[in-house]
Parts: sequence; C-alpha cells; structure tokens
Amino acid sequence: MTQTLTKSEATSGRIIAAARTLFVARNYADVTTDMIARTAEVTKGGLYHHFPSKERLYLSMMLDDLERKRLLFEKATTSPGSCRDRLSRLTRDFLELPREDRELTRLVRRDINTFSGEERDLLVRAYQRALPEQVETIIDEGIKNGELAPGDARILSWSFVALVEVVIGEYADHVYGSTQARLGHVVDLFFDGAGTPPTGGTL
Amino acid sequence: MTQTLTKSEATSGRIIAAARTLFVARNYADVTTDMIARTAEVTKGGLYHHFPSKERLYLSMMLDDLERKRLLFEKATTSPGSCRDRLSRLTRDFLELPREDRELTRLVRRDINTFSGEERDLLVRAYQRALPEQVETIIDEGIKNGELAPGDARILSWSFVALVEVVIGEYADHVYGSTQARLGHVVDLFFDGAGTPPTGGTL
DNA sequence: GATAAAACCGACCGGTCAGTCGGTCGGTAT
DNA sequence: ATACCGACCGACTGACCGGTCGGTTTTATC
Repeated sequence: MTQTLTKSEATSGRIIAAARTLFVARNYADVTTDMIARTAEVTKGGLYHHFPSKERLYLSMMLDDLERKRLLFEKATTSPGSCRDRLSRLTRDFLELPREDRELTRLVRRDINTFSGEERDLLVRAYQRALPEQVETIIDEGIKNGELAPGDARILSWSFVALVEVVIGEYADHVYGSTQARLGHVVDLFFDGAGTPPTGGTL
Repeated sequence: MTQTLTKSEATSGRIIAAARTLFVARNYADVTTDMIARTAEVTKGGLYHHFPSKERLYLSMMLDDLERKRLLFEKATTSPGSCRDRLSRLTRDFLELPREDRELTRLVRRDINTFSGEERDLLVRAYQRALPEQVETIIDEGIKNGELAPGDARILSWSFVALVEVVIGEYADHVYGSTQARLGHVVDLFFDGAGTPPTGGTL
C-alpha cells in the first residue's frame, strides 16, 4: 500500500524536514548534526543510520526539493499561452509556495562554496534544471516569436530569476500585500522596464 | 611622511589582503586564521597582535572596502546628468573595479548569517550605504522628475542592484566581451524592459 | 649602544563537532 | 523458542580550530 510509510521512511522524512528548517535558518557550518537529530527526535546514531554524512544529508534534501520544483515549473513552461503568460504562471507558482520552500531556492547560492567536485556539480545542475532552465526555455521561445527583443536567453533568464528573488526578500514583504502585486512588479519590470516612454508621455 | 608605511601598517595590510582573497574564495567558516596568517606570511600570533578576533578581522576588511565603495559611488550619485546617465556612471564605476572588489560585494549576502547583534547591523548598514542607498537616491529623483514610472524606490534599487550582479557572474564573462556591453544590458533592461512594443513593431 | 616598546613567534589549551561502534530492542519468519 | 535483522541508541574519539601566552627579535629613540 503506497499510503503507508514504513518506519524507516517516516524517520528519514523527519530528519529531512528538520534539516530543511535548520539549514534555511543558519549557515551550513552552523547547523550541527546533533541539532538536526534532536529536532527530528532521533539520536546522532540514528541519523547516521539513514544518511552517510552531513554533506549527503544536505544534498539529499536539496536534490529532492529541486526535483519537485522542476516538475512544478515544468507545468508552467509547457502550458499554453504567450511568453508573458507562461512566465507569469511560473512566477505565481513560485510565489505561492510556502516561505520555507521559497527560501530553500536561495540556499544554493549561499552554500555552494561549501561543496566541491561531484557534489557541487550535482547541486548546481539540479538548481539550473529546476528554475533557470525553465525560464530560459520560455524566454527563448519569446525571442523567436518576437514577443521579446533579441538577446542572450540565458542572461535574460538569470535576470528574470534575480528579479523574482528581490520580491521575496524581507523588506518586500512589507511593501507588497499580495502575491499579485509582487507578480506584477516582476513581470512588468522585466517586459516594460521602469522608465517612462521618452516620446510623448501621458501627462 | 605619508608615503612611508610603518612596519605595522604594512603587516596589517598584508593580513587584510590575504583575508580578502581567501574569504572571496571560500565560506567564512572554511577559512582558518592559520590560512590567513600563512598567506600573509605571518604567524597566528602575529595576526592576533593586529586583530582581536577572526570576526573583527573580517569586519575590518569589509567595512574598509564598503566605505571606499561608498565614496566612489557617491561621486556618481552627485554627478550632473539625467537619472539614466547617473545610473550608467555608477554601474560603469562598479563594473570597472577589479574582479576581487566586485566579488566582495556579494559576500555580505552570503556570510550575513554568520554574524549577529551589533556586528551584523554594522555590516548590513555599511553595505546599504555603499550601494543600494546610492542607487535609491538616483532612482528617487528619477521618479520625481518623471524619468521613471512611479513605484517604490527601494524595491526598484534592489532590482537594479540584482541586475548588476547578474552580469558579473561567471557565465556572463563569456557572453559579454566588454564592460560597455554589460552596462548596456543592465541599463537598457531596467529602463526599457526586454519586451518588444506591443503596438506596431518595427517589422 | 643602551633601553624600552612594539612586533612577532609558535607551542599550547579548551572546546566543538563529524563521524564511529558496540550494543539494545522490537518485530518476524521458521 | 530461536535465530535473525533493521532501526536506533549514546558514549566516545580524533581532528580541527579560534584564541592565548611567555618568550624572542626588531625597531625607534636618545
């Protein structure tokens, strides 16, 4: 029966959940395996029964999360509508995620220097597949069909992602009351810019 | 004589320089005081003769750097010309900095969780004074004189800074050959957006 | 060249933390 | 009942690292 979790799966799940919460709140180095274990209500021995190392635990948590995000954003990418519509949908999907899920996306940039070699690559690739590449696909099509001005799709996708990250910051919370307002800021700024038209304004 | 450094100043300078290079390359926790000392060609005892703690060393380095940047960007902020001209000048000044100086600006965001209390506040305030507040001042005036559409100046300034950070990344290096191209991307995208005009394109 | 202060050294300490390991316990198949 | 197994425990270890301190060298000053 798929709805019944084994004891092992339940414990692993608690450990992953504890790791998520703690790693979002503090740097990788400042979160101890003891803290994670206590939060998950197991001992350190129990934690190491399920995960071979602190790095692998972090990686498992991030990789799982990024794969779920990739699947979510893929729906927006492959949905019908204009480039602007699809970018809006993807951004809305992201903004409507619980806070912890949104914050997790920033962790990759913050903690990337902690890893090296294969583990670093895994993390970077999973992140790129989850978010920037989805945006890039949409933008690429937007350029091809003339909805967007010609340019490097990758740089544009990173620019777009950077703008999204701005409106999920702390200060933004007290400026924008709704997801809709945040969404408007990002999409309008990206497509239309912040400037007023140079030739004959409305005033 | 101002051109002659005392031994003490020379050594402090070497330590600061070593710290800069190492902290840019690795997380705060992954850089040991021993590494810094060896790179600066002193011993740990020598390092602690000049700085009271690892945190204070990091703080000294960042605060010095951010104050120099503030003075640099202030020139652009108070220079004559349109909002667009002054933002261009500020961005150009930033992009023409040596790589290490540019990367340092990103460290504040990366390492901010390492600190708490007064030290954290010092760091955040110095960063904001150095870059986002300069941009905000320019944008605020741009909104007042109609060059920019109405909006929250602070969110707009953070958006602008976020776009600048995109074009100093690794991938951007191989897309853009020149500072001028990077500058164009940021300023054009911010003012005009990436979209094509909806009413009667040029084709 | 005597003297004092500043600069510098490096062995050492105390604490922390990732990871280990021998062992316990509850379930389950035989 | 017995044998077995995966889950879990928690005391322990070994390495590392920030910071200290008594002592030595260099520099500045008269």
